[in-house]
Amino acid sequence: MPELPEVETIRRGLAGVLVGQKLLTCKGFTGSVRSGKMGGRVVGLRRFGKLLVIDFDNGESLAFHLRMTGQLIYRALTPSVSSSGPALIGSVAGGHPNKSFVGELPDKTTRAVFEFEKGVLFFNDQRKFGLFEFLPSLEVEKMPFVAKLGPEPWKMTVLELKKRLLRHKKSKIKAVLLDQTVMAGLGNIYADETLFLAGVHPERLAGDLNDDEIAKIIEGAKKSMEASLKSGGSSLRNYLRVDGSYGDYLTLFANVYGRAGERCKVCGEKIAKIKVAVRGTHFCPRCQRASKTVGGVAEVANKRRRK
DNA sequence: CTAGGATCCTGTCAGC
DNA sequence: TGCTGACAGGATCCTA
Repeated sequence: MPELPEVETIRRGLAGVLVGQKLLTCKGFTGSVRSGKMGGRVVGLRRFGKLLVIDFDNGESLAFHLRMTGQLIYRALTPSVSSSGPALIGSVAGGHPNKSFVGELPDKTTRAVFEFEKGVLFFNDQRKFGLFEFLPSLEVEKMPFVAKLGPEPWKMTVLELKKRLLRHKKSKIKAVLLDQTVMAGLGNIYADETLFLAGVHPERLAGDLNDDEIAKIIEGAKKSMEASLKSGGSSLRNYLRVDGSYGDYLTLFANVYGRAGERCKVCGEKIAKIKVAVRGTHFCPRCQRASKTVGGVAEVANKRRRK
C-alpha cells in the first residue's frame, strides 16, 4: 500500500522520465474520464501527502491517488540505448506490485492510459479505490484532500501535534495517526512502526499522551519513513520501486509490521496483532505498554548499552 | 463537533 | 480439486 515514502519514490522516478515531455492523449478504460487539455509539457511533479500531481506548462495538472492497489507504470516507446552511460530502458513502475509491472499493458487492471511523446504512462488499479483527476494547477491545493491535509512529520512541532491530538482526545492514537488531516503521510505500516519507535501502545488515547511521547511519535514517523525512502519503499506485497525492483524496507527495517508472533528485535517479546480502527495493528506488548510509565525503544536500548 | 464502524473492490490464502 | 470465508487497507461516508 503506497504510503508517503512510496509515493515520493514514484514522484522522483517519474520526474526523471516525464519532465519536458508533451502529453498527447488520455484514454480511460473504466469509468468516465474528465479529459483535460492535452498538449501541455510536464514541468514538474508535486506530492501532497500521498497525492501525486503532474504539472503541465499549460496550467493543467493531473492528480493521482493510488490508495491501496494503484500503480503508475511508464514505458518508453522505444527503449533507448544511449551511447554514453547506462542504457535508459525507460520502464518505470511504482505502486502495488504485481504481474502488471512486467506484463503486457494495458491489462484488465488498467484504468487509464496517458500517451506522451516518448512513452506511455499506465494507471492501473486492481481494486479500483485509486483515483485520478485533471484540474487547473491553481486548484490542486483547493482539493478537499489537500486543503484538509495536516503537516508532514518533518514540519510538525510538538505543540502543533498536541493541539491536533486534543481534537481527538478520546480516540485511540493508532486511529488518529491514520487520519491524514492530523498528520500527513502515515498509512497502516508506518503508523505501527512509528508507535513502536515511540514506545506508545496503539490503544492509548490521543488525549492522554504527554509531550515527551508526542515528540517521540514525530521522531518515530520521520525515522521510519526516512529509512523507507532510503531503501526505495516498503516491499510487502504492495510495492515495487519505480524501476520495477523491490524496495526492501519491510524485510530490513520493520520492527512490528507483518511480524506477529515473531520476537521483538529490542526485547525479545512476541509481537502481538490486534485490530484497531478496523485495521490490523502490530505492536510489542513489552516495549509499548498499555498503561504509560516507562517504555520506548530509547530507554530499553540505553539500558542495554549501559550493561 | 467527535467517535467509530462500514464501505468501496478484487486477489490471495487458509481450511475443509 | 474446488469451494467458502476471512483478510488486506486509504479515504470517505454514515450513524449515534
